[in-house]
Amino acid sequence: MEQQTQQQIEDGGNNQAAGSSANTPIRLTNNRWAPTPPQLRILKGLYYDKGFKYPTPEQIQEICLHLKQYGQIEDKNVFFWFQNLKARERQLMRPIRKVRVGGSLDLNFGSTSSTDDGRSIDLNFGSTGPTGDDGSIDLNFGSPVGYGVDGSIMEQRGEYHQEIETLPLFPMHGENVLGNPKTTSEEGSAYGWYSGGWDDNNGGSCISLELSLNSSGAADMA
Amino acid sequence: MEQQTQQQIEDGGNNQAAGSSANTPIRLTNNRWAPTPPQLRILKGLYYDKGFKYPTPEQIQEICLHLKQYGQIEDKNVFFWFQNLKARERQLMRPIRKVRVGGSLDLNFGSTSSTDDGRSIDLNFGSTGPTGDDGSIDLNFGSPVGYGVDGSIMEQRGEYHQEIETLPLFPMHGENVLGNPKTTSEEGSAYGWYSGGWDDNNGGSCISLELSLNSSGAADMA
DNA sequence: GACGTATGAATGAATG
DNA sequence: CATTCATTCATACGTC
Repeated sequence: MEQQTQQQIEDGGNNQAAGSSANTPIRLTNNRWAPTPPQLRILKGLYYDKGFKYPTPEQIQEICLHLKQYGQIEDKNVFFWFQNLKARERQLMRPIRKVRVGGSLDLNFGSTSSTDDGRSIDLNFGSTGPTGDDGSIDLNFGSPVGYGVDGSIMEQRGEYHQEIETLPLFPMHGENVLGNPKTTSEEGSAYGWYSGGWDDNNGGSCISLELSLNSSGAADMA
Repeated sequence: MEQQTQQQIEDGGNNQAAGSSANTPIRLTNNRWAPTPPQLRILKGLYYDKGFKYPTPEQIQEICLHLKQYGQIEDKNVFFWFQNLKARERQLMRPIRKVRVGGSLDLNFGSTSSTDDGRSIDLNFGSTGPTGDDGSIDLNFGSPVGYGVDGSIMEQRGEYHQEIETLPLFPMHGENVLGNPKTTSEEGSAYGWYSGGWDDNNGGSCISLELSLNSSGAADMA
């Protein structure tokens, strides 16, 4: 959809300390802190190398103080950084969920072989069965099994479950209007979220810092 | 972790698992995942038709699992897909950007103070500097090059004497982030600290000056 | 081929 | 500590 005119290609690294002298007008989009390479290195070092995952407020302050040498940074940045890293790391590795394939969603559709833009397509779901049970997602839309991308159409329709109440299409900025069963205290629970980590990389002292172009860079192009 | 120079390869190379009959290539460039028509249909169906916008990790897994029939896909893809769709839609109907600029913001750049914050502590990661710990956290790792505050790679490995000084980017919450005795209280209690401290909320100085963007004007005004 | 747009991916910032 | 929001980066692609 609409994406805000993104401003790219600023400089090789980043720019936040900024205000140096007569440049880096500090884009307003720069409200968000971003660790400078050195800062990142230090943080990672602490986290991975030292296993500093639970820094105390004092330590956070100290770290922050030290990190200030490399750019503007506040305590909260450090705090959040650790929080996020921890959270993501944990939530990243946690696919230990029993794949209850039996009786879950059922993807039974495959029409509209045309473009896929807009919802104006024949999204006439609920053809074969509005389902409306409880349990899992139900992707039961109308349309017969048209073509299988690869022929494997696995019509594994079994029982449809649904629990998604009639949640509004647009939850506005208010809040999650729906009381979605997120906190369904199920055994095992252990939510596994996704975020960072699929990429990331080594932790420790080996940071893949690339010192690409030095002066008039722009060595690559499309 | 900036994704600036780390666009990784999510799945490792393979992108289409099965689809290879009539229409697979959505974005065959094995870089980032791209939903195959069937996948997209299903996802959209869930999102628009069912209003399924807040899938739980489990549901994501299920969806992903089923979507695999139509092509390579990972949990994170589903996760991101939903996240993005939600975000974009929200962003769409939220141009309520009040451009209120009332307020004489005074960016007092060029403050001075210099060594005010830079305690010239040796954070030399891997630098030659032994960084004599003064009872602080040991941030000694190993790092090749050094970076300038602005991120520019400055091979000053060994020592970097900078006095970047906080240098506020804009009149944001200039409260108790500096040498304030905020944590004078107990520490290590709970992680509930940090709440409302950096919440800014300028009582009315919602500076959103979005005019100093590339307007060919000396943006520094130091 | 540059440019604009659409969208996947990443992560900082919050909130509960 | 779990989950979500918001913003931005990066890139594929269509278009001029």
